[in-house]
Amino acid sequence: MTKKKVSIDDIAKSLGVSKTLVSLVINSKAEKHGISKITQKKVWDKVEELNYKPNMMARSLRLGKSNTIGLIVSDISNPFYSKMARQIEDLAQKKGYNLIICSTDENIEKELTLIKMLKGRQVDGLIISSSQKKSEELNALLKDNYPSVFIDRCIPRLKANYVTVDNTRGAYEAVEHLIQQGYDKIAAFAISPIHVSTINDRIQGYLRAVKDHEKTYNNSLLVEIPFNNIKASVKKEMKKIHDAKESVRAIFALNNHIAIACLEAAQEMKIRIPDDIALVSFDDIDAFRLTSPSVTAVMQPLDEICDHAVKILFHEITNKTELEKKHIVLQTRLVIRRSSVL
Amino acid sequence: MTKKKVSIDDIAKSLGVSKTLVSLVINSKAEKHGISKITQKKVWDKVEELNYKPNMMARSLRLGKSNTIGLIVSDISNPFYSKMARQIEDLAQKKGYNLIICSTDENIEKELTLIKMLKGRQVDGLIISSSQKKSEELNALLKDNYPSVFIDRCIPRLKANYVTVDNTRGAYEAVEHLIQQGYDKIAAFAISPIHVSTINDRIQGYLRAVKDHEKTYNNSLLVEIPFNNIKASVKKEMKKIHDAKESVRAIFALNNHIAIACLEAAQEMKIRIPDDIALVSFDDIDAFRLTSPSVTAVMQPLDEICDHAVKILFHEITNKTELEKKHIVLQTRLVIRRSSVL
DNA sequence: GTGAAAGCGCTAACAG
DNA sequence: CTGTTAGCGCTTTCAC
Repeated sequence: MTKKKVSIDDIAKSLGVSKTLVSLVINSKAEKHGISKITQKKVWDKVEELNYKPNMMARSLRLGKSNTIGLIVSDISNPFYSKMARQIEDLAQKKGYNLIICSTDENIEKELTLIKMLKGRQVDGLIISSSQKKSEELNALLKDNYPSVFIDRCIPRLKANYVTVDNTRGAYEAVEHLIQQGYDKIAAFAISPIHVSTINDRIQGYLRAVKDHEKTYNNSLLVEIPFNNIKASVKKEMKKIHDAKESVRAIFALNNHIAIACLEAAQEMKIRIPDDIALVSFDDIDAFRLTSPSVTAVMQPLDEICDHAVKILFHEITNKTELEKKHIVLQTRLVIRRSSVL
Repeated sequence: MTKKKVSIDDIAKSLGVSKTLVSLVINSKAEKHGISKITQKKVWDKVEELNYKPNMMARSLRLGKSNTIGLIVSDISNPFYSKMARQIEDLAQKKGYNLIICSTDENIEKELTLIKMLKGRQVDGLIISSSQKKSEELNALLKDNYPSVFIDRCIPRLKANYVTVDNTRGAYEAVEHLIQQGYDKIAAFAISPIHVSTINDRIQGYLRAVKDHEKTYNNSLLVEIPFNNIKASVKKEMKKIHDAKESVRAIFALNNHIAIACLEAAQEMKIRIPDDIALVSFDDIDAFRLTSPSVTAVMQPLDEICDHAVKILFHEITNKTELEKKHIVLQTRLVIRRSSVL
């Protein structure tokens, strides 16, 4: 049978003192109020004896803060995000905060619903890797100056804190690397929804690199892979490239899922990487060191991203005044491995 | 400037009705109380207009349930657990629950602290992959019949719900597979803390398989890799095996981290897998399909584990009476890939 | 059909 | 040094 929970009142009653007193002791405000050591000890002993744990829900309601922050990403099982989650968890923990993690599956509506839900739950702040196309709803949801910081992706015209990487430049460097390896026609495999800023920026970087180095470009080189059918369509596209016996000999995968699909497709179709086709990916994940071949990838400074995001968020949480929105852009680093070097 | 939050009272006041009425409408209990359609509409319109969102914290306090469940694992960035987390998140979401995720780093004390913290936060239930050695503290913490289910690992003498896999048998099959491939001396790389039931059971499975098939065994074949120094010690151990030119030609890695370290070490030291040394791992992760070579691994039915765990947990949450503890043991499946087949 | 009032467990003025 | 009281925002019994 579930025992009734013990409350601060139980402690107070059984000690013949007031709730206030107990509350003060428990919250280490006893000294400040000059409560006698002996009374303090009595309280603590009783707390121990009855195994009392303050009800944080009640405390939160009273204090108007939940010591919880919400983390919204497209999919927490994506290693890129789970690594982030862990980092953020640790940083939050240090400040006495916990994390409610939610996955959106890139679903715009779901994301909006989740934000509302988390606000309803009174989370003190939000860290969001958003899939929104437009800023209207988000601006509306956050117009009450709700502490929040957007990571990874930017939303046009959204007035918010951002911590992102220079996706354009990261992509530029990746493509430039392929060019330096002697490749001319380079295909880019983008992932839908293509409106996502990271993807869009990477495409821009790709285009600019190709243009700057006066390499061949035509529309067929930029293919869009639907995110709910990655495997099959990557395979189809690779086959197309391979069969065409065209001069397309290198692929720039715009995220880790695509690169993995390329690897799998290549394996199935006996296409050799990098011998037949070279491969470079955005997003460095652990697995890329171990795959066959290991994959050249644009690494994002995960820890730094999280550090900044958490710092900004807590700053907003603590200083509830209207603060200037920050936009931090970090640099990526190209990690060269076997998939792009003959 | 942060706007004051709008409460149920604001709705009531501005409509000239009582909080009760508003509450009833909002919680879809209007029909039951025969509240006129027209009043209902007025309420909903006002809710819309003021953009009112009920304060879940207050509701939870009143109702004595938070609609939150706590998930405790050793490290949420481990793909094994992040996949689980995602699955559990989805199942919980369907029931209107959210997840607070916490990582313990296998730290016994931290785990205990986290459980207390989550109880203090009034989470309605707990799903735990525990690192405890003994059951005393856990039994004490859960003696109030707190809804909870333990996954992945068992704690001796802990009276609790469990959902686990048959680790002994999984390991047995993995080792038997190596034996069938013609290997005699098979090393097992266990990970500390070795008291964890999963690891212990896998060791038992390993030992039994070796014994049943009358293969060579001596203590040096069972090595313990400290979990905070996996990479270096795996490398050392592999070197030892390789240098010894002994007949040890196969390694059974007791979890995915170890297997990955083996792969990396092999790569660095130019040891060929499976040619020089064969490798089989427990825990199948996505990366194992793509590594070089692909890794033979014991797959756990993740989705099933989560389904059972969530179902049991919600059953306990709903029926607060003392229920018989359940222990579900699921079967693993050996996925044979290149790392163990010449 | 609707409202008044109590109370979930806690903290913080304010009093003495 | 300690206690009284009000109230965070909500649900629910009971009354009209």
